[in-house]
Amino acid sequence: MSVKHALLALLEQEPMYGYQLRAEFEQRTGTTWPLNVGQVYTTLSRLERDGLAQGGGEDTEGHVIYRITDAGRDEVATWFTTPVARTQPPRDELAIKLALAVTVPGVDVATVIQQQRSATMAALQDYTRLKRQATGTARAELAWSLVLDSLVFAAEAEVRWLDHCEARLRRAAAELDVQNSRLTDGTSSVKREFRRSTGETHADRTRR
Amino acid sequence: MSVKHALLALLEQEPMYGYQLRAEFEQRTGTTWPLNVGQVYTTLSRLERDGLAQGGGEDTEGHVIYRITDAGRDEVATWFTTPVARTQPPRDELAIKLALAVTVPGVDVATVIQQQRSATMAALQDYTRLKRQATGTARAELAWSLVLDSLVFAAEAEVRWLDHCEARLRRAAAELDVQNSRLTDGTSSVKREFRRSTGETHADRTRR
DNA sequence: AGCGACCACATACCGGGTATACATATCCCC
DNA sequence: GGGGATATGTATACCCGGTATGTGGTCGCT
Repeated sequence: MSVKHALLALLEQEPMYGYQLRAEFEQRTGTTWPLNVGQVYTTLSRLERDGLAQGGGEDTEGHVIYRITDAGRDEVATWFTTPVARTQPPRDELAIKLALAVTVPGVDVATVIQQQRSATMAALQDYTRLKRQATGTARAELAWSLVLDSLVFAAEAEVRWLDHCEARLRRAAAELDVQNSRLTDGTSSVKREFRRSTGETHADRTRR
Repeated sequence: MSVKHALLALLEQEPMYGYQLRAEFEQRTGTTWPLNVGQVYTTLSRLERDGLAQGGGEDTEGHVIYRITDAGRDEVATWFTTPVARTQPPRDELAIKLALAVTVPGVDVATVIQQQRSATMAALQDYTRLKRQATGTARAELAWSLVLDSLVFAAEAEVRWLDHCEARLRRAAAELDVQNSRLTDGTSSVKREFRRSTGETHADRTRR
C-alpha cells in the first residue's frame, strides 16, 4: 500500500504523468527502492478506478496527466495522520529463518547467525559509504539521508538481535539438550500437547 | 519467498499434509505472522511443480501427504547457508512515508513523527506483555521468544530513528527555510538539476 | 541512413496473500 | 437423537504488488 499512497502524495503536490511520478519517487528515496514503471501505471489505473485520482488530460507535450481528486486528498491526509500499524508486521524473512533453524533438528544455527551477521555488517559498510555522498541540504537530499539512516538503524538492530540470539542459545543449550531427548521420541505427542495448551481454535485464527 | 522455504524446511523434518504445515509454522513463530491455509496449498502446488516436493500419497487418515525431494533438500540447505540479501531491502512503509512527508510541502512532519512514536511504543508494550507469557523451555517456545525479541529490537530501533529524524529536522530547519524559497519558485529546475547530477540513466535502472 | 540511448505508455505474467466454497467430523445441548 | 455451532481439511477464485516485455517515438552520433 505504500506505493499507492506515495504516488497520491506526489499528485497532491502537482498533477503529473506516469514516468515523472517514478522519477520523483526515486529522487526522494535515493533509489533505495527502485520503482518499476509498470507498477506506476497499474497503480494509477487502480487509483482512477477507486476515484482517488483522475487521468486523461494531456499537457503541452502530449503526456497523460493524472490529477488527484478530493477523495484522494482525504486519503493522503488520513495516511499521514494514521501511524503505520504494528499489529500485523510484515513477515521478516530472517526471523522466520532463525525460528525454523532453531526448531528443525540438524541445522547449524551458530553458522547461520554468524554468516548473517557478516552480511548485515557488510551492508552497513555500504550504507555508511553512501552516506558520505548524501551531504546536500536540499529537501530531497535530506529525505534520502533519512531513509539511509533508517536502513542503518534497522541493520544495527539486526546485528544486536543476532548477538542476543547467540547468547540466549548458548545459555539455553544445557536445558535444550534435556528437552531434546523428550522431543525426539514422540513428535506427535508434542503436537497434541501444543494444540491442547493453546486455547485458541482454528476459527479464532481465521476470523481475525 | 520465506513461506516457501519455511514449508520446505518443515517437510525436511517429516512428511506432512497441508493443514499440519500451517499448524507447525504458526507454533514456531507464535502466530506472529498468521499463515492463511490457502497459501499453504498454492505454495505446495508450486513446490511440486518445481520438483522440490512431491505430494499424493495418503496417510492412514486419508490426508494428502507431501514429502520433500532431493532437490528440495538442496534448496533448504542453500537457504540456511545463504544470508538474506540486504542489497534490495523490502520497502519500508514508514521510511517512505517520512521521505514523502519531508519533501511534500504542507505536511506537519513533527506530528507524523510523534504519532508514529506513540504507536510504536504501544506495540512495544504489547510485546513485553507477550514476553511474560513465553517462558517455556521447549524448542518452539524458544523460537517464538526469539521472534518476539526481533520485533522488540526492530521497534526500539524505529523509535530511535524517529528521535534521530526529529533532531535532524530541527537542526536543518534554518537551512531548509532558505532552501525553501529557492524550491518553490522553480520545481522544474530542481528536477532538471537532479537528472543532470545523477549520471545514471533510465536503462541503467531498469537493467538491474 | 542506421544504430543505440532514452522517454513514455501499456500489458502479460507470476508470486504472495486473503476470502471463500465445500465436505466431514465432533461436540454440546435442548 | 436431531440440529446448530465448532473444528478439521482441501481447493479455488480473486486482488494486489512486482517484474519483464512489447511498442512507438525522439534525439544524437557516425
